[in-house]
Amino acid sequence: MPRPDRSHERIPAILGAAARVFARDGLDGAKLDDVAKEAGLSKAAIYLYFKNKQALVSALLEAFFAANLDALKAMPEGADTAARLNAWLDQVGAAMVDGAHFQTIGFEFMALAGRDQQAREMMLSFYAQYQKVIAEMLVVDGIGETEAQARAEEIIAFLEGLNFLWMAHGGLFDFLTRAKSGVKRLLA
Amino acid sequence: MPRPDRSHERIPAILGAAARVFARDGLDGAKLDDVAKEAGLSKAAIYLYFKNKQALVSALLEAFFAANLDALKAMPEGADTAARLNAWLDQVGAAMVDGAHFQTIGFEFMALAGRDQQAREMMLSFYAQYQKVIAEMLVVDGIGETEAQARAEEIIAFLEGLNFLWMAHGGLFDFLTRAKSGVKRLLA
Amino acid sequence: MPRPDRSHERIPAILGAAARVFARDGLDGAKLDDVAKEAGLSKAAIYLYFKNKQALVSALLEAFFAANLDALKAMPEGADTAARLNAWLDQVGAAMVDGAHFQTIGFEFMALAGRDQQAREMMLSFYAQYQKVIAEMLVVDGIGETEAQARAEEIIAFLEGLNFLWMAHGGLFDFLTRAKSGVKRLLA
Amino acid sequence: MPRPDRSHERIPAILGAAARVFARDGLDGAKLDDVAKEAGLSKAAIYLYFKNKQALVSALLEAFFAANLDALKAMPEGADTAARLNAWLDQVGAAMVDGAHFQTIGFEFMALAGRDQQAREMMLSFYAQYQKVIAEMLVVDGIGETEAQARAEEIIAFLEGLNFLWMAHGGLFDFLTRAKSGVKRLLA
DNA sequence: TATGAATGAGTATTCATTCAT
DNA sequence: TATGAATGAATACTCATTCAT
Repeated sequence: MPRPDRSHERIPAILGAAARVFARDGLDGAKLDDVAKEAGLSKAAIYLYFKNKQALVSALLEAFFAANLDALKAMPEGADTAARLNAWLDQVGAAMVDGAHFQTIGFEFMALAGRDQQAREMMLSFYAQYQKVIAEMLVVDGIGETEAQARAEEIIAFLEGLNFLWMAHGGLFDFLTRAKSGVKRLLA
Repeated sequence: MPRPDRSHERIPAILGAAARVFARDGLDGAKLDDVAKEAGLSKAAIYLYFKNKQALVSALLEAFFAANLDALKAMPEGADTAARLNAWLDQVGAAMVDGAHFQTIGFEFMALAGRDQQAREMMLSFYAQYQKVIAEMLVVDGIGETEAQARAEEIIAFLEGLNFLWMAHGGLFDFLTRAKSGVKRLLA
Repeated sequence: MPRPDRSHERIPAILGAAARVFARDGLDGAKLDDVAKEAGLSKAAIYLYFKNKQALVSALLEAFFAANLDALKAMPEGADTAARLNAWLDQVGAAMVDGAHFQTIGFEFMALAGRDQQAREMMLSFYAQYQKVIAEMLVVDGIGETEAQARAEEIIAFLEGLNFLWMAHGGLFDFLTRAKSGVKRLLA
Repeated sequence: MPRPDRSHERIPAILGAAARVFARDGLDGAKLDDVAKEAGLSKAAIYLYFKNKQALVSALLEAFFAANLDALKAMPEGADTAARLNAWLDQVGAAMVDGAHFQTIGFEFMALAGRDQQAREMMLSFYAQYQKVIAEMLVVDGIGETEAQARAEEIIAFLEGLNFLWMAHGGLFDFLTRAKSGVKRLLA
């Protein structure tokens, strides 16, 4: 019985399993035993790759925010902000429908940010990058720097809040339509 | 010799204590021992007023959302939606600055909604009421029913998201200014 | 079903149970679960009276050394050192035969002293007191201060070592005879 | 193509590493991982030379006691007991000062003897040999067999106890002077 | 109504030991 | 001979909940 797995395959596997379990049971409620089972490993094996539960949460938070940010950064230039954000939303929205339950973990992180300094700082640095990317788009569109920052922040706030409502509604309304509509207004 | 019923004093005291402790330590992290200490009671005494920890959380969630909703409903009629929302925001914003840490508990509830059916339904009924109240204002302003619903939802989403960003930033930006600015755009 | 026990009865009960279990399984090998069972309590109850396992060990070490030292201090004055030490040994030796297994815990403490600073200091302060008491007896007998200190230390060393050999031999030789004989020579 | 047998190099290396780690962390507290690291090997490699942790401990115990006993046996004949023991103590004492922390492991073994039948027997056979060697010296000096046995045992007890006190005091008093002084009295 | 004392059930973390290579 | 990866079994410590008073 050969051992096909390599170390660099374990970490994503564990993160994926952790995302599912954390989303279902909450950051505190989730048991490492369940994460291990979901990953097809023993609990002890997780400790080979992550110092402790907190480290696993941090790594997941990092991966979670990086994903959407990377997608945003990857949007091709050349169109105006509205068009570019719409294209991004199409992509993000499609992922949401597929991994709807996946979104709920974002709210675990928001709650965590409320009580954990380190998590808060990690998240803020991501939001700062979102804001920067969007503001730069707006500046290209001819909007002043200060105004661009403000609008970018409003857009982010709106999308975060909408994300929550969508999750709370169990995905029952059309996230994309509402998101694009709101963004359009906030850009007007 | 019946003793005086102190429920009407004890329950708010416990809820207040719970809000502080839950905000600081999280819904899961908070210990009933700490809540009791904060309330100046013994841990066992809490069980005289609440069936268990979950019941305490539910009661707190209820009280938390009812507060802002009541304030919104209490806004005097006669002005247009923008003016009425601004007045409401003035009130809500003032409360936020006083009890900033208090807001963080809202995110605990959002996370809870992600994994707990009952909590989710409770929150949704509140959001539905918010939406209803705001949509009605918009209808009075002459906006069509469907459009009013959509705009109301966008406003709520925006304010929730902004609330989070504000909390994450440690209250470092001007919530009121940004909130009013965004709402204005979403109403345009 | 009334609750007859008072807090001040629990601590000695736990210490007694701990002594038995620690003696049998070693300081590290002993499980708090077993200590609890031996004391007729739940494991959690132990934590009501002792902060953690280490605190329990410390309390036991303290009690262990204090017992023999108190007996030594309580020896009536008026006789010469040899007579007084003999009287003390009679008492200590009787206790050893009764609670032979009890002595083994002393060696757990000696080993602990080898790796734990705090335990080492605690034990040293006891040995210093033993030495002081014995040296004072010798000074009364007319021996010079410095010489008295040296002899006292030798006597303590001898008794500790003999105690170990006796324990290792499973109590098969006559501790008292050998102890008195050695002490007599060291006093000559 | 057989590879060279490195057992004769590896085993002492592992025992040396184990002695250092066990002395520092205790028999139970020591991790095989640390022993391996100290020996510059992988943890699994230790299992090539020792069946399990217990076997490693036993081998170490054996080596530990054999060392001093061999030194005692190697003492040249021709002088009286006091002179021969003094010469031996000079040698042992010098080794103690060099590897002071090394002694602490002896107390780990003493504690182990209190709870482990096999370890107890192993140690007793060593003490029996010590006693035999010393008693034989005394018989040569003209002391009766029974008396020689008793004196030998007292000397061993004294030296063991002094060893402990010296270790507990952090090597702060002059072991050699005190040891010789005590032995002299016990031989008188 | 109030509480100090008690506990059952639970969980993160550790580590000796194994094994495929 | 050597090891990196994996795990089963163990255990200290926690806490919501109960109950006799």
